[in-house]
Amino acid sequence: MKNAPTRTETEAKPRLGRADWLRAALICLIDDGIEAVQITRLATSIGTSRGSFYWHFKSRQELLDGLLNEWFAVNSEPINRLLDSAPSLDRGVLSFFAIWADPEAFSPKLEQAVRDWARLDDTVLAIVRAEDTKRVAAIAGFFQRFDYQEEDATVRARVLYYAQVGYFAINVEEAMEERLSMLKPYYFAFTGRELDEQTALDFSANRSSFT
Amino acid sequence: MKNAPTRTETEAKPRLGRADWLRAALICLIDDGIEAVQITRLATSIGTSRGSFYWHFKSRQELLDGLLNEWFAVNSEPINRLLDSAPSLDRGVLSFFAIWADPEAFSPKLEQAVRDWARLDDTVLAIVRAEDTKRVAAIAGFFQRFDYQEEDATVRARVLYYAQVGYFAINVEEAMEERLSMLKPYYFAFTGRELDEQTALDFSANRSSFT
DNA sequence: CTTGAACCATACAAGGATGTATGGATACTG
DNA sequence: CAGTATCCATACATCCTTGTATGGTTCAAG
Repeated sequence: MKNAPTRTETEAKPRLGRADWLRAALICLIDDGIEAVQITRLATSIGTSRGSFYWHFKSRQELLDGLLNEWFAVNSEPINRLLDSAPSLDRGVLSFFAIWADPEAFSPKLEQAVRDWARLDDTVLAIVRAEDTKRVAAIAGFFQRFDYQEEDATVRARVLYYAQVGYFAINVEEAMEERLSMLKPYYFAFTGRELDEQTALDFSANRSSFT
Repeated sequence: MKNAPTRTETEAKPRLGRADWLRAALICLIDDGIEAVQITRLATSIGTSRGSFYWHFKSRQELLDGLLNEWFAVNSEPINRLLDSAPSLDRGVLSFFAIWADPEAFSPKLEQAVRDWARLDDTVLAIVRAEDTKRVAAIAGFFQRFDYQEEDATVRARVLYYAQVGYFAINVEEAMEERLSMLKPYYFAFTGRELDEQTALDFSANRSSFT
């Protein structure tokens, strides 16, 4: 249990740890892709030198491995948990919508950056693919719990998930208002069922309560 | 009108032109992303030296501009043309399915590679975005021609297009058989209408006639 | 205060990238 | 055959990257 660093009143530089490098690398990955995650760049971005890096990390590859773990921890957990506990179809689908739009619970940009990365690195690709199929299976199971036939559930799960991934891939900066205004048609397109008016209003008003 | 190169019987090296470099660059872009499009690599891949490159191109950037044009010519044309001339809803949607799966008419991998590229280059991003909105608008117009309300048409256009982009982004090597076997549920999920059994059979049997 | 571990800065080596300079090879043309 | 434009190969300058070596600085404990 290390207590807070007792550093002098004059603002001395706080010492860095792996976490600081990982955070900087994450930002860099999100902004400019995996190729831009370079030690030199990270060092200047957090105001230190490359010598520090090679004390905390064995190599650049070790940092990259850490990045992938970070993604897995941040983005993999919430999705799977969500659908299992959904009490109704609309709650489940709406919470699904909500989580993708909630920067706290999920990072679409990170998701996309990792997906781009996967196209250049086969081990990353394998991990991302496994995660994708896991998610689609979870969504399909969710649909089946609400009286969709197996084949229908599979198809709707794919359409829902792939459409969401497509949003990110296309990189639309779509205004939240516009998307909310079309909530009911979206819901109908994805589920084939009508969304209750009252539920739609509840969702628009207080999205965070759905996650 | 230049006739075929009159080259000696001993296999002399054929001289290269911009097209050869562009072709090699396209393959490289598709396989390993824009960062991998390097003059040295291309030179060895087509069996020549970097000196040749700098005769045909002013700089690497000029090659990259050429690549973007290539994409625009190959992938932009067919999609827009397609939907305008669709005689019925099912023909339009099915031809939409078909073209994405037809390596002759369209290159999903190139599409995806350019999209990845766009995340790193703002000018490319602007062009791809413009193309995306154009395509979505075309699809929405298509739906409206077949009695979908404007809002409904917009939503369905987005879902259809984004789901397709998601397929590519996710990079599934989905077997064609499997996708065809679920044709009717897919059609229903995307359109909200049932696909005629006979049409489904026709499509499965002879996909290319739909493009 | 001294000691040792933790941490950081700097200099260096090696490799790979773009782009330029320049001479040589090849093919058309009169 | 001679001459010229086209095309290619090689060598070089410059820059930027990772990774290592090494010495200095900070902190905590005895």
